[in-house]
Amino acid sequence: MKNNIKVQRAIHNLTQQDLADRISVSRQTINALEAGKYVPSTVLALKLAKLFDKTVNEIFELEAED
Amino acid sequence: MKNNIKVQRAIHNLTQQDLADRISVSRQTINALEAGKYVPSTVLALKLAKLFDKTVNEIFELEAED
DNA sequence: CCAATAAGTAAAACAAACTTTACATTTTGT
DNA sequence: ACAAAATGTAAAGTTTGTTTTACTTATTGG
Repeated sequence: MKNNIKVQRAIHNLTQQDLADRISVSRQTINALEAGKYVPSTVLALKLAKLFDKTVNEIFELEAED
Repeated sequence: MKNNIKVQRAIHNLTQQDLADRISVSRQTINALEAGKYVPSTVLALKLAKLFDKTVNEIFELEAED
Protein backbone atom coordinates (compact mmCIF):
# COMPACT_ATOMS: atom_id res chain seq x y z
CA MET A 1 0.00 0.00 0.00
CA LYS A 2 1.25 3.46 -0.81
CA ASN A 3 0.20 6.91 0.36
CA ASN A 4 0.75 10.56 -0.45
CA ILE A 5 0.90 11.88 3.10
CA LYS A 6 4.15 13.69 2.42
CA VAL A 7 2.54 15.61 -0.44
CA GLN A 8 -0.57 16.44 1.56
CA ARG A 9 1.61 17.59 4.40
CA ALA A 10 3.52 19.87 2.02
CA ILE A 11 0.28 21.27 0.61
CA HIS A 12 -0.87 22.09 4.11
CA ASN A 13 2.56 23.28 5.12
CA LEU A 14 2.90 21.14 8.21
CA THR A 15 5.99 19.57 9.78
CA GLN A 16 5.91 15.91 10.74
CA GLN A 17 5.63 17.06 14.34
CA ASP A 18 2.70 19.37 13.52
CA LEU A 19 0.86 16.59 11.78
CA ALA A 20 1.63 14.11 14.55
CA ASP A 21 0.21 16.51 17.12
CA ARG A 22 -2.93 17.16 15.07
CA ILE A 23 -3.84 13.51 14.92
CA SER A 24 -2.37 12.48 18.27
CA VAL A 25 0.38 10.12 17.22
CA SER A 26 4.14 10.28 17.62
CA ARG A 27 6.34 12.00 15.07
CA GLN A 28 8.03 8.68 14.36
CA THR A 29 4.69 7.23 13.35
CA ILE A 30 4.29 9.94 10.71
CA ASN A 31 7.85 9.49 9.55
CA ALA A 32 7.46 5.73 9.27
CA LEU A 33 4.15 6.12 7.47
CA GLU A 34 5.66 8.44 4.89
CA ALA A 35 8.49 5.98 4.46
CA GLY A 36 5.95 3.23 3.81
CA LYS A 37 7.26 1.25 6.76
CA TYR A 38 3.86 0.13 7.91
CA VAL A 39 0.14 0.14 7.39
CA PRO A 40 -1.80 2.43 9.71
CA SER A 41 -5.10 1.66 11.39
CA THR A 42 -8.28 2.78 9.69
CA VAL A 43 -8.90 5.31 12.48
CA LEU A 44 -5.57 6.93 11.70
CA ALA A 45 -6.33 6.92 7.99
CA LEU A 46 -9.72 8.53 8.59
CA LYS A 47 -8.15 11.20 10.79
CA LEU A 48 -5.54 12.02 8.17
CA ALA A 49 -8.21 12.16 5.47
CA LYS A 50 -10.37 14.44 7.56
CA LEU A 51 -7.49 16.78 8.31
CA PHE A 52 -6.51 16.96 4.65
CA ASP A 53 -10.11 17.19 3.49
CA LYS A 54 -9.73 14.15 1.29
CA THR A 55 -11.18 10.64 1.26
CA VAL A 56 -9.07 7.79 2.57
CA ASN A 57 -8.97 6.44 -0.96
CA GLU A 58 -7.44 9.67 -2.22
CA ILE A 59 -4.57 9.30 0.24
CA PHE A 60 -4.03 5.55 0.38
CA GLU A 61 -3.88 3.13 -2.52
CA LEU A 62 -3.64 -0.64 -2.63
CA GLU A 63 -0.74 -2.16 -4.51
CA ALA A 64 -0.37 -5.52 -6.22
CA GLU A 65 1.22 -7.22 -3.23
CA ASP A 66 -1.59 -6.22 -0.90
CA MET B 1 -15.26 4.07 14.80
CA LYS B 2 -18.27 2.40 13.29
CA ASN B 3 -18.84 0.57 10.03
CA ASN B 4 -21.63 -0.82 7.91
CA ILE B 5 -19.94 -4.01 6.79
CA LYS B 6 -22.91 -6.10 7.85
CA VAL B 7 -25.19 -4.07 5.61
CA GLN B 8 -22.81 -4.20 2.67
CA ARG B 9 -22.46 -7.90 3.16
CA ALA B 10 -26.23 -8.29 3.09
CA ILE B 11 -26.47 -6.18 -0.06
CA HIS B 12 -23.93 -8.42 -1.74
CA ASN B 13 -25.49 -11.52 -0.22
CA LEU B 14 -22.31 -12.92 1.27
CA THR B 15 -21.79 -14.98 4.42
CA GLN B 16 -19.08 -13.95 6.87
CA GLN B 17 -17.08 -16.89 5.57
CA ASP B 18 -17.54 -15.80 1.95
CA LEU B 19 -16.38 -12.30 2.75
CA ALA B 20 -13.47 -13.55 4.83
CA ASP B 21 -12.32 -15.71 1.93
CA ARG B 22 -12.63 -12.86 -0.56
CA ILE B 23 -10.31 -10.60 1.38
CA SER B 24 -8.12 -13.31 2.87
CA VAL B 25 -8.85 -12.99 6.57
CA SER B 26 -10.43 -15.36 9.06
CA ARG B 27 -14.16 -15.50 9.57
CA GLN B 28 -13.65 -14.38 13.17
CA THR B 29 -11.99 -11.23 11.92
CA ILE B 30 -15.11 -10.37 9.94
CA ASN B 31 -17.33 -11.25 12.85
CA ALA B 32 -15.30 -9.12 15.25
CA LEU B 33 -15.24 -6.24 12.78
CA GLU B 34 -19.00 -6.28 12.43
CA ALA B 35 -19.28 -6.38 16.20
CA GLY B 36 -17.04 -3.31 16.44
CA LYS B 37 -14.50 -5.23 18.47
CA TYR B 38 -11.51 -3.68 16.77
CA VAL B 39 -10.21 -1.32 14.18
CA PRO B 40 -8.96 -2.94 11.00
CA SER B 41 -5.81 -2.00 9.13
CA THR B 42 -6.12 0.41 6.23
CA VAL B 43 -5.26 -2.37 3.79
CA LEU B 44 -8.20 -4.37 5.03
CA ALA B 45 -10.45 -1.31 4.83
CA LEU B 46 -9.34 -0.65 1.25
CA LYS B 47 -9.97 -4.27 0.29
CA LEU B 48 -13.46 -4.19 1.75
CA ALA B 49 -14.19 -0.91 0.01
CA LYS B 50 -12.97 -2.27 -3.30
CA LEU B 51 -15.04 -5.41 -2.99
CA PHE B 52 -18.16 -3.43 -2.12
CA ASP B 53 -17.43 -0.78 -4.74
CA LYS B 54 -17.52 1.97 -2.13
CA THR B 55 -14.96 4.36 -0.68
CA VAL B 56 -13.47 3.60 2.71
CA ASN B 57 -15.26 6.67 4.02
CA GLU B 58 -18.60 5.26 2.92
CA ILE B 59 -18.01 2.14 4.99
CA PHE B 60 -16.13 3.46 8.01
CA GLU B 61 -16.93 6.53 10.06
CA LEU B 62 -15.09 8.19 12.90
CA GLU B 63 -16.91 8.64 16.19
CA ALA B 64 -16.48 11.18 18.95
CA GLU B 65 -14.20 8.96 21.02
CA ASP B 66 -11.80 8.40 18.16
C1' DC C 1 28.82 30.03 8.71
C1' DC C 2 26.20 29.03 12.70
C1' DA C 3 22.25 27.78 15.27
C1' DA C 4 17.99 26.09 15.27
C1' DT C 5 14.54 23.31 13.36
C1' DA C 6 13.09 19.39 10.71
C1' DA C 7 13.70 14.89 9.11
C1' DG C 8 15.74 10.11 9.11
C1' DT C 9 16.56 6.10 11.70
C1' DA C 10 16.86 2.39 15.24
C1' DA C 11 15.96 -0.48 19.29
C1' DA C 12 13.08 -1.83 23.13
C1' DA C 13 8.73 -2.04 25.03
C1' DC C 14 3.85 -2.07 24.76
C1' DA C 15 -0.81 -2.23 22.62
C1' DA C 16 -3.72 -3.86 19.30
C1' DA C 17 -4.82 -6.55 15.07
C1' DC C 18 -5.43 -11.03 13.39
C1' DT C 19 -5.22 -16.30 13.47
C1' DT C 20 -6.34 -20.69 15.13
C1' DT C 21 -9.08 -23.84 17.52
C1' DA C 22 -13.07 -24.91 19.58
C1' DC C 23 -17.65 -24.83 21.08
C1' DA C 24 -22.43 -22.71 21.74
C1' DT C 25 -26.37 -20.45 19.82
C1' DT C 26 -29.29 -18.90 16.13
C1' DT C 27 -31.16 -19.08 11.60
C1' DT C 28 -32.55 -21.32 7.36
C1' DG C 29 -34.43 -24.76 4.28
C1' DT C 30 -36.85 -28.97 3.70
C1' DA D 1 -39.03 -30.82 13.80
C1' DC D 2 -34.73 -31.83 12.09
C1' DA D 3 -30.27 -31.11 9.94
C1' DA D 4 -27.29 -28.07 8.08
C1' DA D 5 -25.45 -23.70 7.68
C1' DA D 6 -24.45 -19.36 9.66
C1' DT D 7 -23.33 -16.54 13.41
C1' DG D 8 -21.59 -15.43 18.15
C1' DT D 9 -18.04 -15.83 21.32
C1' DA D 10 -13.76 -16.79 23.83
C1' DA D 11 -8.93 -17.90 24.96
C1' DA D 12 -4.18 -18.42 23.59
C1' DG D 13 -0.78 -17.32 20.50
C1' DT D 14 1.58 -14.65 16.69
C1' DT D 15 2.29 -10.64 14.13
C1' DT D 16 2.28 -5.87 13.44
C1' DG D 17 1.20 -1.08 14.69
C1' DT D 18 2.59 2.61 17.80
C1' DT D 19 5.28 4.85 21.56
C1' DT D 20 9.34 6.24 23.82
C1' DT D 21 13.99 7.47 23.96
C1' DA D 22 17.83 8.72 21.74
C1' DC D 23 21.06 9.85 18.37
C1' DT D 24 22.35 11.31 13.58
C1' DT D 25 21.85 13.72 9.30
C1' DA D 26 19.66 17.33 6.48
C1' DT D 27 17.59 21.81 5.82
C1' DT D 28 16.43 26.46 6.75
C1' DG D 29 16.97 31.32 8.32
C1' DG D 30 19.67 34.97 10.09
